[in-house]
Amino acid sequence: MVRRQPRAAYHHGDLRQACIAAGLALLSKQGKDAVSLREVARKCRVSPRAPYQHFADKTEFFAALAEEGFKEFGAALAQAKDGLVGLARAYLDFATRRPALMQLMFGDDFEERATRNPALHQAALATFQQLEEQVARLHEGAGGLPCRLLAVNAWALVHGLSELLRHGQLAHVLGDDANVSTVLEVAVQLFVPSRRGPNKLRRMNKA
Amino acid sequence: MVRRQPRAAYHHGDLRQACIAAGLALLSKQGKDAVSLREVARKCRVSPRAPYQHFADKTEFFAALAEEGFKEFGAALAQAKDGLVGLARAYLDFATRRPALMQLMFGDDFEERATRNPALHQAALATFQQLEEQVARLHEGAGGLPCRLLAVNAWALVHGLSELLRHGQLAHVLGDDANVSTVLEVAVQLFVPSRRGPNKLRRMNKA
DNA sequence: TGTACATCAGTGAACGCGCGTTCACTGATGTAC
DNA sequence: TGTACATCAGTGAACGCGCGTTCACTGATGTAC
Repeated sequence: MVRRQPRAAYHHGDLRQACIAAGLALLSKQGKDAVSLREVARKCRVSPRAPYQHFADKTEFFAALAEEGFKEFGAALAQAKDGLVGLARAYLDFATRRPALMQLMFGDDFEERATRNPALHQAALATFQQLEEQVARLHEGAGGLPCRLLAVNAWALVHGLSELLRHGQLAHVLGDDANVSTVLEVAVQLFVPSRRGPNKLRRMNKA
Repeated sequence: MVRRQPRAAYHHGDLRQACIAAGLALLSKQGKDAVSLREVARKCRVSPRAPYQHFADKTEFFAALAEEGFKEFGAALAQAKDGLVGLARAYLDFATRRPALMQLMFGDDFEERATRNPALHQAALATFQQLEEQVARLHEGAGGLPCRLLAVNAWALVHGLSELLRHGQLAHVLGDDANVSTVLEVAVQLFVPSRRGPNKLRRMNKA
């Protein structure tokens, strides 16, 4: 007889998900280098061999973590409101809350993983498209600079900001008054098609 | 009698520099994880114990690599011409040529290292100040947005660009026609205080 | 100038560690008849 | 309904590896007198 549903796991419950959860937790608490299949197995109270039932090797496990990361990231961005600022804020927020995960997602092996895993490819594109959409909205009927190029710049800006923030370089340069909100306000101004009209920040600057 | 000059090394010549050179080479060719003190010793044709004569431990060695990296980075930026575009180009160029070094310099342990090593602290500040200067020049007498905040944004933009470039995400999103020069031209436009006058890119866009 | 001594950059074997991965296996679950 | 069999998620010991680091040492260089 054909199985009606994905078979319930026999012993553990769902070791695959448990491994991923344990991996994400390790990543958050102790960083990428602390994530080993052995440690993951330990956290799941399972023998060192067990995870290999679900992941061919460590690379495949890391790919699974990255994929899960992109899912959560996508969800976080999708919930963002208030247009470009909101999106940027959500991006920075995620990067601040899950630095090591961000490193894994956008880090060294992205290219290799993305070419092998269509889900990752898609996730990265989706992230970008959300940004492009918001940038396009700002430029509705304004006929300014090419939208796609602007979106790339917006992405680079918010991504760079999150990296500099994550490693403490921003704080280093701005001193104690590093105020991300203010930086972001300026950033968004850059992408407004015309900066002619009066606005809060110019007034701030004159004062 | 007091020594007149730093004593010439006895056996090797200058093992400390040799280690640093070997470390940088390993970093370039095989990435951060391939850099071990043992491998460095091997490359220098020296026993595994030898590097410990010059570096207390691996952390100290990595700090030395990062410091050397910032020296070269600073020199590369200092040679840049053509204002903001040139500076950005030099930044991206360095990041493209020395990706793993960049990762070490701006990566995970920057904060810890910078608080312990004033040279690193200084180097990071100097990088930023060059950017701030160029941004200020663009805004000479224009009284636009606050200069320091603009410079932070410029830094984030170029840094983010270099990261996305380095990991292949830009190519991923832009497809084969990923043209960094074009992206940079747009980027610089963003920082020009008034975008009213006609310029090449707007014409490009209309065509 | 010669000799005893101090310094110090190096040697090479060894330690203990955690890792990725594999081997041969067990025991619970599901299936065919 | 019962029984023989197949499947498959797990066990736990073991393999070989490269690593950071330490130990006790050697031999070249420089210094004091």
